[in-house]
Amino acid sequence: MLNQAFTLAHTHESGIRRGVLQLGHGPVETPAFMPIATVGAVKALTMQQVAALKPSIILANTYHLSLRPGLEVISAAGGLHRFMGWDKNLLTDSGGFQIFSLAKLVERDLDGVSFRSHIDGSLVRMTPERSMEVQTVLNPDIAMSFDWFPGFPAKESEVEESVKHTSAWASRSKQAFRGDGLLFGIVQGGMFPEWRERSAAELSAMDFPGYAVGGLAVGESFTERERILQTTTPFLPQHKPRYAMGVGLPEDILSAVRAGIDLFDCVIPTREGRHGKIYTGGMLNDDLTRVEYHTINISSSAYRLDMSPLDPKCECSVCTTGVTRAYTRHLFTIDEPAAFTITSVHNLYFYLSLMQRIRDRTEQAH
RNA sequence: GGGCGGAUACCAAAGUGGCCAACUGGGGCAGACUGUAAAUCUGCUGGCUUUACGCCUUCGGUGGUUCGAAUCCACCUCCGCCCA
Repeated sequence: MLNQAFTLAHTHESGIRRGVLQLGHGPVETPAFMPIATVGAVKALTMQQVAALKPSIILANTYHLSLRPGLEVISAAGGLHRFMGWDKNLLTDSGGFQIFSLAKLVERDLDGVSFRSHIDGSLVRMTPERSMEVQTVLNPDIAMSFDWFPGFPAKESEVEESVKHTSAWASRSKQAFRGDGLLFGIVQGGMFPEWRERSAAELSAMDFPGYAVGGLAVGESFTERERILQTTTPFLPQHKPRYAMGVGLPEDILSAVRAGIDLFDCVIPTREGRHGKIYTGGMLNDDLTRVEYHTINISSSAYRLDMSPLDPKCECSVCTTGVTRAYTRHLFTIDEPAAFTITSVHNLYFYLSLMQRIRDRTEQAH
């Protein structure tokens, strides 16, 4: 396992950290956003289309991939990179959150979780050891420890239980992981700063090469989320990368980056893109406290005759090659899958260039 | 000229005496979506208003039957098919 993978080049007065995370498939300039390829594909895009967007790292999921196609297939391919045809970095989520969010939970005990598959209802057992076994085969550049998300809203007793199990499972995850990449710990603690602090402290003591803040962007307010991040990051090691799982909207990312977060992933650009919501603008104000952007619903008849690009100021491969609002609207109207490709490419470009802008604006002045 | 079938809201299409401002699709409009069971889900879609088990105007047109008509009757208009 790499040890000095993360170089924190500079911390901006805003609190934003500018760094580089060296991984097995190239450097990740941080702050960075990871497009989501849960099932081994960024929905609506080919890997070539993803590659053209130049993300340095994307995310895939242990839970989904272990159910389908299963480890036999990915193992036969020689790991997830080869299976997907992806030569940049990969992060795999551990499955802890998915079991909560989509599987039918059967039993949760100290050892692990039993649940019913969302695909065929079959009984599946997941433990820290099993998650690590799967992730070892997937062999990502970053694997995530198996955590216990308490749900939202969660009572303090549930949060306490979640923090204790998450720490114990993080330790077991670390023991069991055999992959080539880095294994990150995940902080829980609900909306209770004192439990966030305790979770962060316990995980920090385990000396992971990176840390995620989990259990956010699950229904809490912007203010709560900001407060939790601000009270959590001080208890994480300065020189290790920090990842806010599932965050978020552009303003959430800006707020989180100011709280000292380095990595993000979120379904918003792709999912909302497939639902016709297009992100435009994305400029940062002078003191990096606000991101100016708008969204439009492209399937609205307001764009029936609008022959301008999705965002006239955007330089993505869609907006610069003659794709118009009217045409995209038309594709949505007739349920043409190319519509989802167009909006996914555009929205991902929006997110990736927002991160680029944040990085550029926080470069050390010479 | 004769026979038969049809005309319902933006479109398509149910409804054949009261529970009908009218099923359902589509289209339109609005909204949701934050570690993706999500090309998904929700609401609205005649008008008005105190948005209400409220009032008004609607089911090709006119007139009629009836306590009551999108639904029954007469005539008319238009459309389709068939026979001359």
